[in-house]
Amino acid sequence: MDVDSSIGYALKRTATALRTAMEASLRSLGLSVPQYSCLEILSARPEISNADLARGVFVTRQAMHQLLGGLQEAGLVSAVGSGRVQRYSLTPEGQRVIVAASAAVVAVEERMLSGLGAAERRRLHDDLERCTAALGERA
Amino acid sequence: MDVDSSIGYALKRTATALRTAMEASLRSLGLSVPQYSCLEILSARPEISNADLARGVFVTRQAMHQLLGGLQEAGLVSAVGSGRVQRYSLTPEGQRVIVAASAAVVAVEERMLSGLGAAERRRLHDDLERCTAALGERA
DNA sequence: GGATCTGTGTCAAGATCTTGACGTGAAGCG
DNA sequence: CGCTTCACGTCAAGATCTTGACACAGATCC
Repeated sequence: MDVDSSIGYALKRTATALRTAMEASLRSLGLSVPQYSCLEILSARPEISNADLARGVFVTRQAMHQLLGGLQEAGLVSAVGSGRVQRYSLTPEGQRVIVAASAAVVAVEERMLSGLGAAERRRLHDDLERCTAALGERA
Repeated sequence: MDVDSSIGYALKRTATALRTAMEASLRSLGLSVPQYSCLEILSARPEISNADLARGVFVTRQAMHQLLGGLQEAGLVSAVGSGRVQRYSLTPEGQRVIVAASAAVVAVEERMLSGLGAAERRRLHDDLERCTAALGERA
């Protein structure tokens, strides 16, 4: 097995490079990558539950619980406890932060894709989705 | 920022799905994904140092040190301490295990790529490499 | 209505990885 | 040669995430 020709290894390398670049870009805003992901999803889908949030960020419910605690303490997220399941939303401060963070991340993604045209980007996105779908089906 | 149209998010989803599938496939062999990665690189490049190994697996030297400790205890890896820097290689048992593990991982990758032809695979691999290279250049 | 089952929030424990720092060798340069 | 610089191995500490477990709410079915 040649490790350089493996697509799986290339995938890991790209994902690691992207994460590293995101960390560097978000550091000035005082956010970690999981924290940013959490805010981004919260921005797209307000009033969301802890468990749904955890699935979107690809962590366990427990990890998301800790993450939300930190974000609440920072005043970026507020909880609406109307029942047993608490639903979370961005505070005005959180909305302000996610706008800046999202712009920073978009810039990083743009740098990553700078060598690809619009059609190539669509193609890459489609290929990745096909790979994800193929892995989802139980063999 | 629509999270579904983001290539970065698609990348993370695919990488997570691949890792999960690899974990499931390697479980029967008693290996974790980092352990497998370590053995795979060790198989391709014997007599390698701890630090070089760490870079290949995308972890810190300290984490790799712990990892190697476990693999040595399992009898899969042996250390040749000819100087200050120790160099590591697979034991016969380790070679036997990596053959089986590599086959299992290749099968997972094949399932992931089952919807893509040979040309499409080359194209995807090339796109990923271009993305990694673009992120490597300091803005 | 009562029973079963799935999904959720939460607690505790443990494993894994990282950051930070130190001492030590090996190479590059005056 | 002596000095600097850099990379490596290693120790200690801390943060982060996971596994395992429990009680409870809501849905489904009889």
